[in-house]
Order: sequence, then C-alpha cells, then structure tokens
Amino acid sequence: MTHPAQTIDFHKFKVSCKACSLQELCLPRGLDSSGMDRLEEIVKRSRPVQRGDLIFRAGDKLINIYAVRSGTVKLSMLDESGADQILGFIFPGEIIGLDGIDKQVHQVSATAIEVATYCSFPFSSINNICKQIPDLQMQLMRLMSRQLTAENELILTIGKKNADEKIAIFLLSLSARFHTLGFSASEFKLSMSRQDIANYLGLTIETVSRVFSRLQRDGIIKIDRKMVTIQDRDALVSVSISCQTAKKLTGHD
Amino acid sequence: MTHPAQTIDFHKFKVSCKACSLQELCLPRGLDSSGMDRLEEIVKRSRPVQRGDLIFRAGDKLINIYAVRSGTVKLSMLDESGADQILGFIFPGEIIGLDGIDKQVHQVSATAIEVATYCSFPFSSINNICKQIPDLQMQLMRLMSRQLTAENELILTIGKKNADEKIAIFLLSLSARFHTLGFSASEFKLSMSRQDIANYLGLTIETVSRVFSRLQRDGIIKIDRKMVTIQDRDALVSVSISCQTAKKLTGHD
DNA sequence: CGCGTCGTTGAAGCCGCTCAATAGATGTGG
DNA sequence: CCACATCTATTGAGCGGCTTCAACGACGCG
Repeated sequence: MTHPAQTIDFHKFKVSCKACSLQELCLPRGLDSSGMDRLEEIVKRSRPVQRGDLIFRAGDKLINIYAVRSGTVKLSMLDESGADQILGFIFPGEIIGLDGIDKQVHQVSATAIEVATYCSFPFSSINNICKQIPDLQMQLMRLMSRQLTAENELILTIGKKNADEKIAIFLLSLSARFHTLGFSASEFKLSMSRQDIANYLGLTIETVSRVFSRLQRDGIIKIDRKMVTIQDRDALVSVSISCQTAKKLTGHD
Repeated sequence: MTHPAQTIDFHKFKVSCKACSLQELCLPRGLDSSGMDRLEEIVKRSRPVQRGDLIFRAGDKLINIYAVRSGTVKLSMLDESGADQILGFIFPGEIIGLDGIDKQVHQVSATAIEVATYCSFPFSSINNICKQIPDLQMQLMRLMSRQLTAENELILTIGKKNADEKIAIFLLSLSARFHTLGFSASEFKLSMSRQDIANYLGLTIETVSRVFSRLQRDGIIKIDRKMVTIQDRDALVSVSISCQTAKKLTGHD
C-alpha cells in the first residue's frame, strides 16, 4: 500500500490472453480462439506488487493458480525447524500454485523479489473448463510435468555438484530462460539477491560471492552488482560439467 | 531367472483394479465403477522383474505410465558429466512416468531394486479416458501435484540438512510410507542398498553407515543389515529437526 | 552525512569426503 | 561342506571444500 499512484494502465484488471505476448509460454498455449475466450472470462490481472509482497503463502487454501506476467517471483517453503528453502525463481509466462492441487492447500509460498504483476485463474473454474477443453487439461499436465523435470534438475544440482558447478549451472539456466523471453542470453540482470541465490543452491552467501569473483577473475563472466555478462560461454559450460569424475580422469581441472 | 517356479498367479496378465488392494492409493482412486471398467480395459500387468531390471529408461518415448504393484523401484537421472542422482524410491500403489508428459519422452529411468511387478497404462488411452472422465483427469493432476510436493521436500532435505538429519528424515519417511501400506511403522526392511541411500540423500556410503551406527549406539534405532527397528521415535524426530538454528539456541545438540 | 542493507574478502574450523583396511554376506564350483 | 571370489557394509585416519566468524567496502536512502 506504499507504492505511489500509477498513471499507467496497470489498473486495467481485465486483460486479453489473445493479445498477450506471453501467450506461447503460458496457460493458453495450444488453445483455439474459443478456448482463449473461456480463459479470458475468468482471468484477473493483479495490480503491481512490491518487492517482498506475498502472492500466496504455504498453508493458504488453493483458490487461484497464477501466471507471472512481469517481474520475478520466488517460491519457497519452510520446514518444521524454521529453515526455508527457495525452490525456484519464476519469470513471466510461468504458472505457479499447481503443487497445491493435491491437498487443495498451497504447499509453498510465492514472494515477489522485485515489482511484479501476475494473472489469477480461479482453480475451480480452470477445472470446469478442463472438463470441456481437453487441450487445456493437456497443457496443465504438460506444465506440471515440466515442473517435475525442473525440480529433478535442481535436485541433481544441489545433490551432486560443487559450488563452482552450481553457480555455472545457475547462470546458464538464467541465460537460457532470458533468451526464451526474448532478452539477451549473454547479458542480464540478476533480480535476486546473493542470499537468495545461496539459499536456492544450498550454499552460503560468502561462497556465492567468492565463486562470482573467481569466475570474473578467470575472465569467464563479468559481474557488476546485479549485472552479469557471460564473456566465455564455453568456459562456463565446462565449469558446469567439470565434475569430480572429470577431475579424476585428467588429474586436474 | 534364478527364482523358483511360481505356482501363484503372477502370470495372470489381465488384472482387476476393482479387486486390487492398492486401489485407494493408485490411479483408480476416486473413480466410479464404470470409470474403473475403462481403466481395466487398458491396463496390463507385468511379469515379475528382477533386481536391476529397467522398467523404462530416460530418453525412451513415453508410451505407458506405470503403477508399481509390488517390490521397490528407484527413479534416477544422469547428467551430462555422467553423475547419476536417485530421485525417489517408489513403492506399491505409486505412479511413475508422469514427468515424461511434457516432452513425450521419459526424463528419468526406473529400475527395480528388488523383484517387482507393475501395471502399464498406455498414456494415449489414459488421455482419451480423461476427456470423458473428469475424475480421472483430476486424480492424475493430484498425483502430479503430490509428486511436486515430494520433490520439494527432497530439495529441502538435500539442500538444508546435515547427514544426521537426512538419515533421520529418510527413516521417518520410509516408516510413514510403510505404515500407509499397512505394514509396521517401527520395523521394516530397507529394500535399497546403502549406496542407493547415500546417492539419494547426497551423501557417501561411508557417511550413511556411520550415521546408522551412531543412531544405533544411541539406542534410537536398531539396524541389522537391512532390517531397521525404530526404538525411540521421539528421539529420531528430534534428530530430524535438530537443525543449525536449534544448535545455536541451546548451545549444544 | 550517518545509518542500514547488501556484498566482498580473509582466516580458521568443522563436517563430510577420500583413501584404505577389514569384516561380513552371498554365490560358485569342486 | 568348505575354499575361494566377489560384493556390500563397517570402521578408522587424514584431508579438503564449504561454512563460520569477522571485518571492511559499496551503495541507497532518510
């Protein structure tokens, strides 16, 4: 409630999926014109939320699922002992809330890490439309399947990689995602803090900082506060897969 | 091929979901009688597979999804540098293969870690039935949602817990799952090797062995080869949540 | 300008890994 | 039934990568 008055069209809550540039990444993908009409009937666009604002909280009843429209959102969960783990960073066009379907309660919290907007879809309406439009049902399953695969990869990264590999994989993954969104794959802004990166990768903030510095010293990346430039992608890739076995085979890096 | 001649009904490939004791855990859950008939038309039951046999392999085209019927199956994936990560142990009544839906290609491999049987469901048929039976579609989404939550918890465990906590969480999780299946929650057999446990939790086999020994020395569990007895569940729970913050607060364990 | 937050860098310690030896279990063939 | 080979698990000793602890630097904002 502290954000200044907006004169731009942020407050147009009704929104057209048909006209949305994220259409091909988002929920409407693969729907025909009438399918999109059905979605547009139920979608609501949020006003901008500020850094730190929650979109939903673990434990909330599942009312809506959400599509991030602009900005970055982080998903996180707390365990019994109070530790919290960031499970992913969500960029425009991506859907969140699907993990709450089983228990009808959100299992994770979604927090904006910079100014963000999103679209809400009442889940019960989605569910009704699914019964009539198999394409939407299929798209939902594809999205959940994709999330499963993304989590598999995070498990592999956290479980089997050392600090250098984790950071390299993280940067390459961001690069690919920015590229998908139509931005530069070699130069981008980290919307998350070092603390968030460390938490996500199972490291400490100091280690993240040290690895960034080392990669920069080696001329592989350039990093200035939040701006990252990938200067030598091949080298970054080889850092990302220079696993223990490789070291064993060559005897060194 | 070394197992003795079976006179029991393992080779009856047609099988009734209606009569299956796993019905309430498995794919048919929530379906009415006619819905189950539809499933029974397409399901095929496997002959027993042996320890080490693959049910499907990462990269295989997605033809079927599978329900484990008996035994234990592990899911695992390889990365570019050859490291492989076990992503989960699958018990009877659980569905595997859903992560392949997005790309129509299996993203992980499923390997029996002891003699196992399973049911196959052609995915295209499942998909067709979903169009007519919203309950099945909902059940599939619930199952995928549940898998997302399970992976979230694994990420938290691998990323934020120390060796003792990981093992305690692992044992408590197995205990709960055996209980769900109608077995004892306090005494059960580990169907997986120490190596598999270590891989799954992001540890080494030696560390797993040491933690088991320590927990036994402390009288919290009893472990004899693969048989585990939980002797002091409360203590095991407190090991599982005795996180770094707890140590900071109390100054010791 | 002073303060708080965030990020960087250094020094020291610890947890889990690596390496190695041994024990126990399982399987095979004579 | 035992000798032998193989595989799995346990235990110890030493090492190393990441964390912890601490100090400092860089912005941003009042």
